[in-house]
Amino acid sequence: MTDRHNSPVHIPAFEDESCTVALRKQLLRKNPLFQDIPENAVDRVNSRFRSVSFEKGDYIIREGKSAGRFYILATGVAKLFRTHPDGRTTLLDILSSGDYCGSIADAGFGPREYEETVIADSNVCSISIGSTAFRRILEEQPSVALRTVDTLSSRLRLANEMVQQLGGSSVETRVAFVLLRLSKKLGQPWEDKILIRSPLSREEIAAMAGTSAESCSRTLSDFRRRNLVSAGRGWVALVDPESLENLIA
Amino acid sequence: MTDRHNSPVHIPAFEDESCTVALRKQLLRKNPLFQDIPENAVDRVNSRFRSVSFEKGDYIIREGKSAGRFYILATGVAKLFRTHPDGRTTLLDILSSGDYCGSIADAGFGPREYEETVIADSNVCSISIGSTAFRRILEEQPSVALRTVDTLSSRLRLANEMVQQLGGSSVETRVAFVLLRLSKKLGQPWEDKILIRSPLSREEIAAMAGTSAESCSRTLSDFRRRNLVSAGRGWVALVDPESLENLIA
DNA sequence: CGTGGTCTTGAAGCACCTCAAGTTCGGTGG
DNA sequence: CCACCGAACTTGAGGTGCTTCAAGACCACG
Repeated sequence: MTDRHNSPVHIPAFEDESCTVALRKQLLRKNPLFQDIPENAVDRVNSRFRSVSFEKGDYIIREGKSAGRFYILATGVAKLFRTHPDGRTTLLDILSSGDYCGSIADAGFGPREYEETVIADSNVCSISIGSTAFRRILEEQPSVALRTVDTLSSRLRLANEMVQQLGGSSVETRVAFVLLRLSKKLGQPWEDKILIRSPLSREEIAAMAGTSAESCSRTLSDFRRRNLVSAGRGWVALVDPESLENLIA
Repeated sequence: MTDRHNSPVHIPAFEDESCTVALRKQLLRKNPLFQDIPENAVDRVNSRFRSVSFEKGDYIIREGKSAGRFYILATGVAKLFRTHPDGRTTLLDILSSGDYCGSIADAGFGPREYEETVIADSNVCSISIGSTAFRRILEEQPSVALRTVDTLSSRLRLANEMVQQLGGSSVETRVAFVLLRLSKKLGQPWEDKILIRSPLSREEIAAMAGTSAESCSRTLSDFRRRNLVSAGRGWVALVDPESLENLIA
């Protein structure tokens, strides 16, 4: 029994905002990385980026391809994942506006090839810059470097949390954890619930929680019975985040 | 059957080198973070750090305690882990000379409390600095900031790899992965093998691989039968790293 | 309306965990 | 140097949570 009569399917996950120059600059100024540099510095930084658009399904970066560019998403969502040698995939994160991906490390330091894949999950506008050029910005603008360090630290913390969850918890806990994490990042109020603003199949949740699509479905059904979530085809909304939080702790 | 008659137990895991001033400076100069700054800058940086020693078993940082310091290990090894609410622990990494831990993020940005625990696993000498002071260094020395970004990126990559392993692999694969990872970091040639230079109980390997001590023991026994590793009480050495690598891929 | 893909649910099998007993080893004190 | 003790490790057996396989239901699309 899905919550079929009031499905949010038709709420557009992300409008196709075009990537105007104005939007682009506004994006940069809003981005944590560039929060505390002067206006004219934003302009200077802005001029070194170039815009890139992707259609839903396009590869933004691709495991094994030679690395060297750095992307900041402007609009849309994208999936960041790694592929197992046997073809299975682990979904590491869902990126949205303001998030970035790609390599910062120079050719020479760090791997020469991307180790993750990023695919546009809607139409995506992004800005992009070569790693070397980005490093030059970091050198010239220490505060940007500091922010970069902060952001990386926070991502690392998140990854460590994930390691902890995957290493020592039940499927139920892991699914709850993933839902909460996504809702914090992509949540949008909707009918007293928090709708996760991204197309989200069971398969995908499973890939994030390190389980199978079937187990994931069973868990969601159970959550629904307990009135913790609402979910349908391709979407999930949290009804009772607090109780979910308790499942983890 | 452990390899009992030629155990490396008496090879001291880490000599109690004292943390002399000379050693300390040498350590800084060798550290990736400070690799490309001039000699006199190293001195200036050095003067802002202070030395701290820990006995085996001491807490270096502790989950829940108010954050604000940054540590670089000089000598010894330490365990970095997170504690589940139910008391179980997940070993995230084993730190050795040159590794660091603690918080870089300012009070104000990032969490105010450490989210991980670090315990000295031998006598440990470290140098330490307040987060704010460290950030000042990052501002003044852009190349240090760049190096910090690189190191964090690389740690993040490692964490993501771990997420992938924990999310989608068998216990055998995960144990192999952990052993390889540790050997790359703490390996020391010994009798044609690679000895992992750290006291390493089954329990600990299990905590890193996200499994139980018993399963870990079984896996190691199996590896021993296949002549992939040697292992005894508190130590493991890799006999055939290449084959282990194949288990993962 | 069909049609195809997503989701749900059941049932069987397996990998792993837990519990429990036995064994080995390193250290300690006689 | 030897005997003993406790802790770490090993191994077995049973239970279970999860995956896998398979069938059916649902829903968004044409």
